[in-house]
Amino acid sequence: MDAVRAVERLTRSIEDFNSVFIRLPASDRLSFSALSVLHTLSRLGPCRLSDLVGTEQIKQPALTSAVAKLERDGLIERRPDPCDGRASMLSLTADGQSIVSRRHADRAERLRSLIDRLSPADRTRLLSIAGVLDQIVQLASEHGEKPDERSGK
Amino acid sequence: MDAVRAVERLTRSIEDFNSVFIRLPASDRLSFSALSVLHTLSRLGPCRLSDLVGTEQIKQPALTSAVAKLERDGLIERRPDPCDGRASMLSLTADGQSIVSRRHADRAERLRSLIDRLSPADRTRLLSIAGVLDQIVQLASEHGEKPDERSGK
DNA sequence: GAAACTATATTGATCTTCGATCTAACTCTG
DNA sequence: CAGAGTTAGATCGAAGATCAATATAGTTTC
Repeated sequence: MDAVRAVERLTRSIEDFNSVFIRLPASDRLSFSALSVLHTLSRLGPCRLSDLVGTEQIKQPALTSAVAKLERDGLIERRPDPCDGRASMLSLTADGQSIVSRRHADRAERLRSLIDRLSPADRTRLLSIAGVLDQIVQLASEHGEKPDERSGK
Repeated sequence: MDAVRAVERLTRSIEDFNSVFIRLPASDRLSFSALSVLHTLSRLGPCRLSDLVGTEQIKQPALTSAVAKLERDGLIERRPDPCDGRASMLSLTADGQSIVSRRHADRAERLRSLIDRLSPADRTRLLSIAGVLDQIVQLASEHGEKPDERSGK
């Protein structure tokens, strides 16, 4: 089972890499959950609160208050959903988008400065892995990949 | 500036990948910060609270209470530091280690099931990237990479 | 051994989260 | 189209996490 070993090893490397890459947020006076909401809205585009319940790792009441705070802070906007009187469509404001973009740019810049110090061969290998990662994401969204049902209850 | 573009692209792919990979914890009734403390202790081995202040994204008082809770839960242990009467050495208990290991195993398993569906060539490319990631981590720890000083104040 | 420093604990205020419930709006069935 | 059931989201109260500021106790320096 050397294949298992290799995945093991990769998993560990990614875990360590993420300690560097994520550099757990803490910025902007926004909680981790709030940042995650902004990020999701940026990727998915406008969506409803209940869509976020599926993607975020917090429950609906917490999401309601997170969204309320983000709206007070002027980072997201809500407008009535024309198709469903109960729902609102949430979207990023320019300020909200700029926070997401800024964080993305910071990560890219840190990554760039590290990648610059790799050997040309390794640099090429790493940069060319993006497409494979995208495939993994694609596979994960196709396959079940439910929001982790096994947790107690 | 196509190099910048490539890093840009990789950064985005990693961000998306991490949404799949991390699957924000939520497990075991432990907060994200508490899990991070366990993970760090597992990687660094026994260390003092002030060492964790450097690696974790929370401030010392929050760390004190996180550590207190983890100790109450029997996941970490503290014994007096023989060299310094003010400090204690913190270390994982068997239970604490097993939570870290379990989470690692879960991630590896999910990753394995996704990697299995890649083409053999892509699978090989992805698995072989571990060493490059390790180098990045190494580079980051050499270079300054301070705990993100630019945040206000 | 007093002053300065360091490691951690405590305090009080604020924010986050959750479970349980509530309301309003939608959908269906007959 | 009425009433039953369902869904989207809000609210409430309690528990936990976080922070800034400060307190305490051990250490080092001169």
